[in-house]
Amino acid sequence: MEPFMKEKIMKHSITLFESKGFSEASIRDIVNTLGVTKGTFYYYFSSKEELLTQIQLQYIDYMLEEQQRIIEQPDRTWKEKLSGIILMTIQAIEGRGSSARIFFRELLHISGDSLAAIKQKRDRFRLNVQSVIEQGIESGEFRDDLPPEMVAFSVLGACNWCYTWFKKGGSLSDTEVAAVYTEMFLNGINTIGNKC
Amino acid sequence: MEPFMKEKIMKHSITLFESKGFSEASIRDIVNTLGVTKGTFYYYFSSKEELLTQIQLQYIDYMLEEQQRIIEQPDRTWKEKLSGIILMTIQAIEGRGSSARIFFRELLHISGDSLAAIKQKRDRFRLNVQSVIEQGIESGEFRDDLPPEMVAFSVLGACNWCYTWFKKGGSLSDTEVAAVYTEMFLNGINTIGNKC
Amino acid sequence: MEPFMKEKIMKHSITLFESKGFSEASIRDIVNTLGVTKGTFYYYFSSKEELLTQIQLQYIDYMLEEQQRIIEQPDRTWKEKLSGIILMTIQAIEGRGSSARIFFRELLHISGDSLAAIKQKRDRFRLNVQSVIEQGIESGEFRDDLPPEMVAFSVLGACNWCYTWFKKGGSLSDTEVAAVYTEMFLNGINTIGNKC
Amino acid sequence: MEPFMKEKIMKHSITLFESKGFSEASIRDIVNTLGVTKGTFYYYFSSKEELLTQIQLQYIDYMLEEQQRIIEQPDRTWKEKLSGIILMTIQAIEGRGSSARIFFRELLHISGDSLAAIKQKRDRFRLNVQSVIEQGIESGEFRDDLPPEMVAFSVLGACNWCYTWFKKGGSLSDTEVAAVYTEMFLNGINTIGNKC
DNA sequence: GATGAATGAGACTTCATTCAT
DNA sequence: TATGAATGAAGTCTCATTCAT
Repeated sequence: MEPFMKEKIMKHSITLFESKGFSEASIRDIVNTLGVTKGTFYYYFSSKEELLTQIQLQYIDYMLEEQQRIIEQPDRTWKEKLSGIILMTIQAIEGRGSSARIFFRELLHISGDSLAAIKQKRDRFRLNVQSVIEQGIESGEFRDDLPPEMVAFSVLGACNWCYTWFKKGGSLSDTEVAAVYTEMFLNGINTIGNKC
Repeated sequence: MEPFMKEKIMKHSITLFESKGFSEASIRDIVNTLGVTKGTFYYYFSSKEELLTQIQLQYIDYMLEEQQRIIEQPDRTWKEKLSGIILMTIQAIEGRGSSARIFFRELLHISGDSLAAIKQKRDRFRLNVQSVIEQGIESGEFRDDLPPEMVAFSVLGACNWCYTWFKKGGSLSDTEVAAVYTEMFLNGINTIGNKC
Repeated sequence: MEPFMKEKIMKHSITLFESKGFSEASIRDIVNTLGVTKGTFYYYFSSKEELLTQIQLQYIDYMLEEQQRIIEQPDRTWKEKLSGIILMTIQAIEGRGSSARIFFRELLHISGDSLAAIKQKRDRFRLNVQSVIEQGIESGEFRDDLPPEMVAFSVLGACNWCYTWFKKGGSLSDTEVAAVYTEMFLNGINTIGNKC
Repeated sequence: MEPFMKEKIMKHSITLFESKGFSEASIRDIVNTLGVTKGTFYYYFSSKEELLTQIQLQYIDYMLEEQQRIIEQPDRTWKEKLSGIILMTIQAIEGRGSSARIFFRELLHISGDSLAAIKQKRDRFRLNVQSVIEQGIESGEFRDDLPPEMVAFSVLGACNWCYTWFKKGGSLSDTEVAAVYTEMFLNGINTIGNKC
């Protein structure tokens, strides 16, 4: 009957999981919101965990795709690519905040093969950043005295942390935040005189 | 008979909440581990939420105290104070990792006045960092073209994020990570030539 | 499978609530008797209080219907109508004793809107009696020197009190009790000589 | 320390049992109100049921004493004695309403010998009324065509029922209510013309 | 595609009570 | 006299899930 029931369920679940948390949001909550019955839910998803898995996969797959697009851009410096990833990450938090929050918070409730798959993709996203750093070092754009792994962790940490405070429609736009973050990571907060 | 039953309950709960998550760890889990009964639990805590509240308060109160100690140190530059806070934050994740993880993950399960109180303390911690940045700018140690609020968010984000990956006894010590993070935030990852 | 599960639950609950009291009868007691699970109970009733509410509503609705039927009878004197209500009340205690006892004893455990609704119906039942008295006074059948409100309370009190002692199958039938009560209320217990 | 602790516990329990019901009022409620601990409670009462028993005994013993005083009055007609008992019953509901309500509502929670003892006293109170009726019949004051048992039940029913609606400080005083009830039971509600 | 009825395990919590001190 | 710590049973209720239709 409803052609996009599955999408509707996912969409409403994302809202619910964000506001109440995965464990506290019940299947009943989900289906009540939609005016359908639990049977309908189980027609589309084999379990609550599977729903969460799909939400997480949808998010990380999107992130990986966007990241790939940026990295593959020809004629861009590594600096520009890093900057592009920072912007994209914060834009995702602005545009898909609910999914992002679920992604960062609710990994604990996934188990087995799904967990392994998601962890692998998360790692891939991070290692891609690390790879950009490494290639930037090789090309001479970035300092070679900072461990790339650490740099990647710190850049991603700062960006991802935005999910805890960034509010769409607040006083700062995603672009502005990304610009400040990029400048800070590239040149530091020291006054110029202090550096050379 | 047992003089420190309350402390024992808190300690074991922290372990359990970290590994299973707050919602999935049951009162039964907690008391079984300790060999006492549920009644004992409710003698010391009026609810599961209250236990979580106390865990969070214990953590943030510790963090605020440590932070205060650092900020109040005389004869230190703002740079040193910022660096001290970065180190302290990562050390807390190393030494009190379970509490830290609960602190960052399980805010959603606290409500009402407790929530307000904890949020206020979280904010205070962040605003203290921001204040260090601002005073460093005034003293000329830090650049004045980056918004202090943003800098504080980004530094704290990077440090806090360590809770997701930092493993005690891993290949990197807390001191090493803190040193790299500090260097990166102060001077950026650009090669020197790019800056001057 | 079972087509009348809800009715079965209500029926057995009435028996249990009567014998053990509402608070002492547990959901477990109810479902064990029926050989179903607690889940089944909560599929039909959202709470124990709601079950009690429905039991009370079923009783008072029945009473109001019967009362209405009596009051609406044409060609009956007010005396006959009052007598009819007395008989009906005692018959209800004989025929639906368990419900009646629950109705009189367990109002305390209902709250909120349900309580208001039930109280309103209880009042309506009493005010209907009062109205019969008032109309009997106007028609000259009843004395006009006794406050109708008080008469209604006293008649209903005497009848309702039967729930504390009347036993079906005892030495006195409901009809006999009703006849005595009616005679007493109409003519008093004074010897005739005393009156005129 | 506190010389009248036991009395204080009883007094507060009566208030609590009236408003929340016996089952719903917990020992904790009782001792919290008084600022003492559960241990104190169990120093004075061996169980919650024993407390209820004592409350009920206190009430029925008082009622029996008052009744005895009335019955033993010399130079009074049976009519006057019946009228005295009616007044006394309603006065007890006015002056000791909480105890009365507990007395009528919470018999179910007493068991064993205490239950037997209380039931016997309740019966004695009723049989004393019945005896007044019987002696009034013998003396020619009351009609001999109404079964005394039934008359006693009905008079007591009407009076006791006042516990469900009589409010101290309402529009009617206990004396007024008693006067109306007495008149009604003695002479009925029929108009005079209807009787002779 | 979707429903309604039922399950059964387990959740948090409260309670009357005990007992050493 | 009174307390504080602990018990253990039981309470109400929610939940993810199943399955015949």
